[in-house]
Amino acid sequence: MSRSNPRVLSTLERAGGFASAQEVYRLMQREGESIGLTTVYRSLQSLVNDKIVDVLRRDDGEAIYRLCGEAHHHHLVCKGCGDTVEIEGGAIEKWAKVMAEEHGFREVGHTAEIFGLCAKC
Amino acid sequence: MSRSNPRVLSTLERAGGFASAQEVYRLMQREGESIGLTTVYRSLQSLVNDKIVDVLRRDDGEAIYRLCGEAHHHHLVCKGCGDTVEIEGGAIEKWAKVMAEEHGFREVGHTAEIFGLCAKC
DNA sequence: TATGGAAATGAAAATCATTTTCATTTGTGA
DNA sequence: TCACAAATGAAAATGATTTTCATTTCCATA
Repeated sequence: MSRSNPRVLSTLERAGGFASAQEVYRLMQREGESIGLTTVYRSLQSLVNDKIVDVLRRDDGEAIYRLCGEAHHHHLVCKGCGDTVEIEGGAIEKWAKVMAEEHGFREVGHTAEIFGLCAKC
Repeated sequence: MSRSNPRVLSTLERAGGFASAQEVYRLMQREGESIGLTTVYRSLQSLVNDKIVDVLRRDDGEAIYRLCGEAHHHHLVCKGCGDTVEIEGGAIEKWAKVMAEEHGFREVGHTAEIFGLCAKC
């Protein structure tokens, strides 16, 4: 088993602590880093094993990696123009926590997103 | 746009109301039903559009389809065994509404899901 | 009943993320 | 310097899902 390439973690951090393997790869390419896609995947997997990052799934099934413990936010996305606003989700954190406890769940995370038409559209 | 093939829905029901497209297809094959994989995918998608079934994701990213009541609800999913609990999300509804108003968004919808390890895992 | 077009169907090809294979390179301790 | 384990990455394999496109089934109407 291989260990994580440190440049992968640093790129994930620079990406806002939230990106897919493909995105990390493209980002590194764009920045002139020489690395193979395989290594990106292996590094991310290793970071997940070491519990340094978390894996979630996009709606389309693509895996997205997130730094553990990173304060996360939610999104308000416009269906018309695709504009995205980062919003605060304190209410959600509380809701997730309460619901999890109520059903005996541990180590919980959550996803939440709001979509609609923005003022311009 | 195509409408759902009724045999797909009936197979999904027989599968316990919870299966992937590939599983529904294999099940129908095994039972001697003549149907194409494409039609299974199309039917499931159409059922999702009509809000007759729900889509979730397995840990490996495969989409799983699940019969669903009409009441809007959210899910608490176990990362270990895939067990799913339907939960109430009044707090989310309110949050989504407030956030949308605050940013001038209209016609808003939202998604929210909680995942963790259930008591058994 | 015949007919024309719309909807449904499915085989095969295309797509895309992810994993595997395998040969090569790099790093390290003896 | 040598030998060997770990790391790397290109290319092929995998597997779910989508797209393409030619064919078939429906159905309303002439």
